[in-house]
Amino acid sequence: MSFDRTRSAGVLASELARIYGAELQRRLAPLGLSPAQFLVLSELCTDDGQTQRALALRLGVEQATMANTLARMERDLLVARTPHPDDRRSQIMVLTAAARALEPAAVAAAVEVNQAVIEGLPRAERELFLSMLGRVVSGMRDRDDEPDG
Amino acid sequence: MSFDRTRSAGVLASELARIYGAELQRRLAPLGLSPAQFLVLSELCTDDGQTQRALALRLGVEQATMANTLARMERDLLVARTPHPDDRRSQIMVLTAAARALEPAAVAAAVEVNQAVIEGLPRAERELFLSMLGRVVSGMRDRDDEPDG
DNA sequence: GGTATATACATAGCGCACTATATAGTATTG
DNA sequence: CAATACTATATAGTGCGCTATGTATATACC
Repeated sequence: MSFDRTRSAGVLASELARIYGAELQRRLAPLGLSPAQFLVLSELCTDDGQTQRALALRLGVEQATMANTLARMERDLLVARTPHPDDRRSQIMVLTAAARALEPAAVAAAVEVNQAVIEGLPRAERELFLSMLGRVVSGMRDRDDEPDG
Repeated sequence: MSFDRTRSAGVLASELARIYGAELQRRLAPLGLSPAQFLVLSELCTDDGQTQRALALRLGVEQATMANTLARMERDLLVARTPHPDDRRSQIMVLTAAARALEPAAVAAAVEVNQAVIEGLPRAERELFLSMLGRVVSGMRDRDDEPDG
């Protein structure tokens, strides 16, 4: 039996993620932001001064991944590392003024791209689709906790 | 206004793609296959002897991406490059016997992981979800052709 | 207080996506 | 037929995900 890519939730999700990422990148590029950087920016905008570990937990990526993303953001002057007051292993990530100024435009771009995704469906189905995506992701996260598969 | 990751189709699709890929990788690893290699294997199993360009078109990735994936597959003795009969620029990718032998187990693994994804939803919604995902992906592909936005 | 364990971060190496560019061969065309 | 344009592949560089591992600091416990 052969594998039907067009009916594979995983393959379709991967393709959607790829197209979404490309389009978002295209829209964020003029601001000097990448998609992963945007998520960090957005998170720090509502909760500035988090540690690397906290950011990784919040955004659901590994610590090493966050370390690299933050290194690129520091390189691009989007974020500054300041020492943690009472833990010398740790650092606090603080947005630069320049970064903070980018947020409104970046959020607008991201909202537009997400809207474009959803517009592939009739209005009446959109909410249901988001709910289904959310449930499917939760289901897979849970499976990961009890690994008997 | 801030960005709500939990209601972003793009972010949710990215997370689903990530979890799906990780789980598939875990299941394919014992066979010595990666997720991208599996798709090439599966495609060549039904249509062996394609060029790099043809494979890239079929699987919807860039030529450079396919070049690298095929280089890894050649390194791992999954595929052999043979000269194209009437175009000396081109090569024909042919599965090794070892690779072909892996297909049934690999397809079984991929089907299981896709089933696991879908099982986050009640049976009655599963078909609708796949259809919606497909439509959303098509919609984004089309947008890409007529780039006015 | 000193060892053992935990935690925070950095780094190396890999997969796989992308763009941009180089190189070789084919096709077209003036 | 020579110059031009197109096509097939390769390579370099980047982003961003992962695992595995090293180093420094903190905490816990005997």
